[in-house]
This record gives sequence, structure tokens and C-alpha cells, in this order.
Amino acid sequence: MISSPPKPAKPKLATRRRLIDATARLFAEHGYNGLTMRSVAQEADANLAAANYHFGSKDALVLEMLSERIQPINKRRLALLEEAKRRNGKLAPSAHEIFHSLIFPIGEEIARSSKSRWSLAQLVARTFTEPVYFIERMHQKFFSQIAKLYHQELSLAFPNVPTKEIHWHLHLAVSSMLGALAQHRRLRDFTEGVCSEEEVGEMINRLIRFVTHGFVMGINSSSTE
Amino acid sequence: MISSPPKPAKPKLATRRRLIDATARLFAEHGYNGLTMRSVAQEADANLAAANYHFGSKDALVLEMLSERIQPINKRRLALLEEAKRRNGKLAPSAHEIFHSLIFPIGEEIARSSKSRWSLAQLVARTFTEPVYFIERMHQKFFSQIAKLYHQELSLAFPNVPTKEIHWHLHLAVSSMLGALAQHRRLRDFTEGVCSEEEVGEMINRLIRFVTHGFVMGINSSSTE
DNA sequence: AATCTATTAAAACGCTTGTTTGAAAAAATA
DNA sequence: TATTTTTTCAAACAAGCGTTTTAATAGATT
Repeated sequence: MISSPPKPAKPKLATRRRLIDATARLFAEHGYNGLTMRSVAQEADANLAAANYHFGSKDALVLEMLSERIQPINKRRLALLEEAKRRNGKLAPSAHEIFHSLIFPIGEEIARSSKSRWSLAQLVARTFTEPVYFIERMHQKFFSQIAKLYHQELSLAFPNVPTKEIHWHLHLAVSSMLGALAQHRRLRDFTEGVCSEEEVGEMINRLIRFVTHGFVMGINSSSTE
Repeated sequence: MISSPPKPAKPKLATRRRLIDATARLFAEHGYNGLTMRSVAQEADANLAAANYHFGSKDALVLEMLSERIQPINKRRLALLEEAKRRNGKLAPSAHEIFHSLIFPIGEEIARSSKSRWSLAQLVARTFTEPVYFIERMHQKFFSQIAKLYHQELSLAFPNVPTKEIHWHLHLAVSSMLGALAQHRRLRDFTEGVCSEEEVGEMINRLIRFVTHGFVMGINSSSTE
């Protein structure tokens, strides 16, 4: 009698993968200091020593997870920005198109990660507010170049506006984006149930319009004063 | 020979006060989980047991500190709002006046706390992003009523706008405020040195204009679409 | 001056943390 | 099938955590 190769009923993903996913969930919920190797092991249904075996340390594990989650979003941002530039030919993209390319990819990733949808929003926002030094450093590495690029693009779109004004308003726009992502889970409480966190696309679209208005109107009012 | 009563060269503040101040600094910098009783004791130049003697527990110490820092800001907010209403008589205050009363008091407190000026901005922002449960609860207690009040005021100022729209845009405005406070210490890096964190008043004024624009334009564009 | 209360101080308690160890199990290779 | 490599697992490690205890000190009150 030939028996088929014994496959586990639930074909577990590789331990490495489960560890990273568990780290993402727990980091988003509890932050770096609130995340423990034991909680990761339990959440990933793995042994405590597994995380250190695969990644070497807690820091390395978290960095690997952050890199894996953030890089695709940045790639998509650049793609959308290029697409907008191609679409406009010689004209510079509008502020709305630029901020759309900056913010929309996060919404896409949130929608893609169907399980515990909002954890990614919390995660992205957490990387900005975490006081842990190495996370600050690495986030700067991930984001400083993309910030430079968007500043260039906005300077082209608003050629008469001083560099400093662009800097100020871009900073406010990015801060607003991060604040909105970080606070979104409190939307229901804050609005006494009137608005719901489930409306992912609506939140992203409103956010894009909000920062576009703040940016454009701020730029114009400061240059005419 | 009559000797004057021996006064310490540096008349130390009461231990209780030094502990609270040290807690504020360390909470702003490291968050709740990154703050330890031993670091507080060291920063306050006090004994480890002193904190538990005066406050009972770490939680109680942090709550006392947060309450002491946040309540005056909220009192000032209400005062400015009432002043604006009185100034306008029967007319409702403008969106700019309303958001001024919401945001300006934080700038005042930042300017007042001359030592390590920006720690208060970090502190306020941290209370919104800390994942620790009891901080979420207490922050909700501090802020839910004031949020309700501002929603009422904005509903009077924009009587033709649906409640849900007010809720959405107020949420975005508050989120932007918190994001800007949390991110301000990175302003210099983010703008490659073009903008400086020292310009407290400028930042606050820009922020007020930014959220006012985002709010008003968002309200108008959504009601005319 | 004597008594009582409030505060400070050092040491220890029980618990959790990230990390390491060494052997068992599984998988891959020959 | 035999051997080697990779991965899992339970147990333990040292260090740091919040908190408690017990004694010494300072300040006020009688």
C-alpha cells in the first residue's frame, strides 16, 4: 500500500514568516518596548529561542519586519508619482496628485492586509512616534530621501513659492498624515460612533483632500501676505 | 557664637515636585514603558523608594504628572473660546478663532516651560500614541468632553454642514495637531536645516492656519459636491 | 527635652526581560 | 541508508523591573 506523503492538516507557514507577522501585529499594538520575545513566540506559535535563532536579536527582528512592511509602500509611492508626471507631460503634477501618490499607497496596503486591517496604519504611525533610538535612525533612512523627492516635486509645481515655505507646509502635511493614521483607531470613540474606522477608502480620500487644502491654501496665503 | 541655621546651598525643591518634573521629562522622551522608577529617582536626585512613598505606584505617579500638565491647557482653551464668543456677540466665532483657542494654549505652555522647551509638545503628543491602556483611558477622560464642546461650537459656526462632516473634519484637524506636535522635533532634519524647531510661535501659527484651511475647504467642497 | 509624625534610605523580594545553552528532532544530502 | 546540516525545544542565565520592608533620620508638637 502506497501512502501519500503525510501533510500537516494546517500547513504551517515557515517559522520565520510567522515570527515577522506576529512581530508586526504586536509592534503595532504595543510599541517596541511593549513587545516581548515571549509574546512574539506565543503569537507566532513558535519556540522562544526561535526568534533569536532566525534573527539574532529583538532589534534585528523588528528592523527586518519594518523594512519588509515599509519598502513596498515607498516603491508604490514612486510609481504613482512617476505615473502622474507621465500623465501631465511637460506640466507639473497638481498638489492633489502629488499628495495622492504619497498617501494612497498606505490605504492600498491597509486594504490588502485583510486580517486586522488597521494594524498597518498603527504600525506606520508607530515608527514615527517610537522613542527607541534605532527605530528613529532607520526610519530617517527610509524616509529622508523620499521627503527630499517630494520637496523637489512640489517646488516644480509651485515655482514662485520660497523653498522654506514648501518645507514648512510639506512638514505639516506629512505630520497630518501620520497623526491621522495614528489616531484613526480612535475615530469611533472621538466621534461618538458617528464615523466608523471600517471606511478605509473614505478616510484616505478625506485625508488626501485635507492635507492638499492645508498645503495649497497655506502656500497661497503666505505668498500673498 | 550664634550660627545661622544651616541652609543647603541649593535649596532643593520638595521631593514630590522633583519627582513629577523628572517623570514629565522622561515620559516625553521614552514613553511609559521606557520610563523606569529607577530612572525617575536618579533624574530627580531622590531615593528609589521615594516615588512609591509619595505616589503609591508608577501608574499613579504618571497619572498625577499628566493631570497636572494637561488640565491647565484645557482650562485655557475654554477661556479663549469663551473670549471669542463674547467678542463676536450673537455671531458664532470663525473657524480660525475656534482652532486658535484649541491649539494656541499648547504653544503658550511650550513657551512657558523654558527648560527643554519642546518636551511638553512631545509629552502631549505621547499621551495620544501611548499604547498603555490606562493612559488611553485617562486621555479619553480628559479629552472626550472638550472634543464634544468643539464639535458643538463648529456646528454653530457651520449650521448647514451635516454632523458627520463636522465630525470627520474635526477628527482630521485634531489628528493633524497631534501629528505636528509629535513630529516637530524632527522638523530640522526633515527640512534639511531650512526650518528650525526654535521658532515656537511660528510653528503654532502655521499649524492653526493649516488645520483651519483643511477644515473649512474640506467642509465646503464636500457640501457642494 | 521628650514624643510623635513624616520623610529618607538601603536592601531585598518576586517577577519579567532578552539571550544563551546543549540536546533532541527534522530535513537535507550523500 | 548513513551522514551531515538545519531547525526546534526546554531549561537556565544574568540583568532590570516595580514594589515592599525595615531601620534611620529629620521636623514638628507637646
